[in-house]
Amino acid sequence: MEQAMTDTGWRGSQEGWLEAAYDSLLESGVDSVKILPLAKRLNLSRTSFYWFFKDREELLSALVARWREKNTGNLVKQSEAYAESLAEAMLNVFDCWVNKELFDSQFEFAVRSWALQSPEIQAEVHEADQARMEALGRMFMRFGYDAGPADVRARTTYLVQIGYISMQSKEDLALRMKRIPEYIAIYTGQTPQQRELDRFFARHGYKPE
Amino acid sequence: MEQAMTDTGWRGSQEGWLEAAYDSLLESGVDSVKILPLAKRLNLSRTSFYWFFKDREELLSALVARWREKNTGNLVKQSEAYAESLAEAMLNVFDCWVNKELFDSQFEFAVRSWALQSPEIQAEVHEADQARMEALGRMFMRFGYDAGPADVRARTTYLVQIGYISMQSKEDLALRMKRIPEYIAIYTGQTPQQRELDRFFARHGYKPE
DNA sequence: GCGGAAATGTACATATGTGTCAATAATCAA
DNA sequence: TTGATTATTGACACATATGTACATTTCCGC
Repeated sequence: MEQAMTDTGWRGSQEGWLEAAYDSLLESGVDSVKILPLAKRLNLSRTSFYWFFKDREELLSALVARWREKNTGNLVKQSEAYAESLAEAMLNVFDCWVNKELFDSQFEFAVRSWALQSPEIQAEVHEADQARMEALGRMFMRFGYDAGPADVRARTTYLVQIGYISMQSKEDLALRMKRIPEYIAIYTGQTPQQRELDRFFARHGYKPE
Repeated sequence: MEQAMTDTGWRGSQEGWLEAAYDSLLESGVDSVKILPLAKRLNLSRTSFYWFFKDREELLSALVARWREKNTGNLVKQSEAYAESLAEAMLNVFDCWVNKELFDSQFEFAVRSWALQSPEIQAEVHEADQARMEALGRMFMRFGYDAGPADVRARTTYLVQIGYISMQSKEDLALRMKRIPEYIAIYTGQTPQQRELDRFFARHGYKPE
């Protein structure tokens, strides 16, 4: 088992380089994730990198693993969370769209862009899309939908979100919250209960007017 | 006015370099649009490039102009095309989604990815999004919608398509055609007339079973 | 065929990136 | 404190990219 062991007294660390790589990826895409610039950012010698990673490839793999675990991992988990109604289940999924701890949209966009120039990453993204849509499909089925309609609804739910991410639209929280009941209604065909919405708003620290 | 003047007897040309740049952009992203690799691809000396373009920057600008004119230009034009009903108007827009001559999805994705690492391109993309959604909004308004609802429907129409592009989903034509009446219904709230669909299918060389 | 414009090629100067190696420094545990 | 472990560094060897200067070839009209 790997230990967390932060603050070893050393300046660099796997985590440090990975974090710098993550920042660079989100700011300017994969091609900016170069060892020399990262070293400058960290105020470390470029070559010190090779103590923690075999080469650049290994760093990039670590980056993908991080993305997979965070975004796909949490989305699947949220789609499987306990809920008494479909609307409530959908609100659990929506937690991902408003909480950066659960789903990192910028990271998502950066990885999707990366896929353009790498067949391996393209395959990873495709797998993720499948896994996520299947998870959403199972959610609809848990609430009585047949496989066909469940699949269509899963696709719609997912597609619109990917569209938002791709547009990098920066609506403020209030506007997004206001639109949520509408989206829930479209996706699930059900109006969410007021108490379900209240619970949702509350856990995201939002007070509707 | 620029003349087309193809086949000058010379091996290289503005168009040739631009075309190679376009191919490379679509295959592997902006950072692959380098003069040296393009020269190899064209079997030309690298430096010959500088006869046609001042520098790499100028080549990239030409690429963006091409994207703007093709994708935004045609989408706006299609949204303004004559139609007797909203459903027919929407089908005119859908021409873009199924005809590569009108809207180049791969190009679109490549440019959106490029925006990640360039504020100038990000601004270009944002402008394009605005222009396109406004055009779609005007289309809904032409058929009686008020500004508010027209805007929401324009967004939905556009968002789903951007989502599709970002997923780089490769449904075959038959499947896409089959889903089209459903989408038209969702976006416009109207069922398209059979003759409108027939006209649409016909102009895309598709025969429904 | 000849001269000039259009296009191409060679050589050079420079910048930025990668990865290996051996030398060194900082830390921790016995 | 001392030695093993963990981390850092500069020098080296290479690869790939950009752009400029100047020489050379190719094409077309005359």
